[in-house]
Amino acid sequence: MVRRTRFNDSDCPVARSVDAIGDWWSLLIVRDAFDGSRRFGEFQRSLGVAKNILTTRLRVLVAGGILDVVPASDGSSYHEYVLTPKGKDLFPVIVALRQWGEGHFFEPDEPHSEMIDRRRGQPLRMLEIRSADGRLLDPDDTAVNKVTR
Amino acid sequence: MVRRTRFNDSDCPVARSVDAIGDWWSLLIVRDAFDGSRRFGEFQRSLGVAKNILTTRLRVLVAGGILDVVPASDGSSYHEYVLTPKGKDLFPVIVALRQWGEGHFFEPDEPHSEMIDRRRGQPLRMLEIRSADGRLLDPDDTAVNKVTR
DNA sequence: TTACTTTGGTTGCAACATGCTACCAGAACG
DNA sequence: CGTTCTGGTAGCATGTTGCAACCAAAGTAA
Repeated sequence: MVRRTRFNDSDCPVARSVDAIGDWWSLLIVRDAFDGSRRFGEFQRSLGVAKNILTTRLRVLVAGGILDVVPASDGSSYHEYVLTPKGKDLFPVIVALRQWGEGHFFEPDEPHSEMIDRRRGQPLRMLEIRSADGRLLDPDDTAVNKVTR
Repeated sequence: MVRRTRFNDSDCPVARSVDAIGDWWSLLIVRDAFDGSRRFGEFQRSLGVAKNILTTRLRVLVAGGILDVVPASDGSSYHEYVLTPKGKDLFPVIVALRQWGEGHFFEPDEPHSEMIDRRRGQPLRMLEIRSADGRLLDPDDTAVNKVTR
């Protein structure tokens, strides 16, 4: 099971996020959900994960409000796992990980799956970090306000 | 140690990214590095992680080209861990996780650390996913081209 | 309606990773 | 110099993962 958030870190949103999805499989399950997987077996075949592990991960994601269990869309009496709004809000996280991976783990000519804009069939624009008034920022232009207790 | 990438997933950039940083501590170490932590002891106190765990995580991150070991900036003979360019490219991932956490794990009035724009002291703009030609996209506007082998 | 397959699990066990505590060497510090 | 600080190792208990075997309910074809 995923670890509990540590006390001295609980006021950092990154820590709470990592607590919810910070293990190997959870993020890949969410990625697959964005790619259209809905059924237990789809996730299992796509990921190659052991079934007991998948069972517990799906349960954690459902308990965490990231996936929802709904009746199967094909009319059978099985059920399916779909992203909740909270789960869909992970989209920028997945895109960020995808772009980082594309940039650093593949040779320029190496084939890899890629995310495209449906309308034009083009790859997405790189993510940009901007200030409230629209300036492009890099890490050095930012700071973290630590909460004092 | 972090798990090896599975064969049936190795062509997905998300999988390779998760393989590199997809465990509890690695991402929090990177976050701390963005926040200015450089020394072993700083990371340890900030995270509350056992020293042997921190040792192996730092080694994995250095081996993965995300952190670099450099001589200490204070002239002592100790050394420090700093983000490489590859590590700095994780900035959007951290920001995405931070924004997701802020939006879903805190009450509106609950205090938490926040990332601000140094120049104006304002929180950052929310990340936006855009097509190559600049249209705002949501998950349903995108698709993933799977590589066929 | 009966036999077979698919789906979505559960269970038990072995191996591995994690975390705690104690210890330790070299550098800094007074 | 003697003490403290820093950055680790080592050993051991516990927790988590992964594999393989098993299983029941639902679907399917005759």
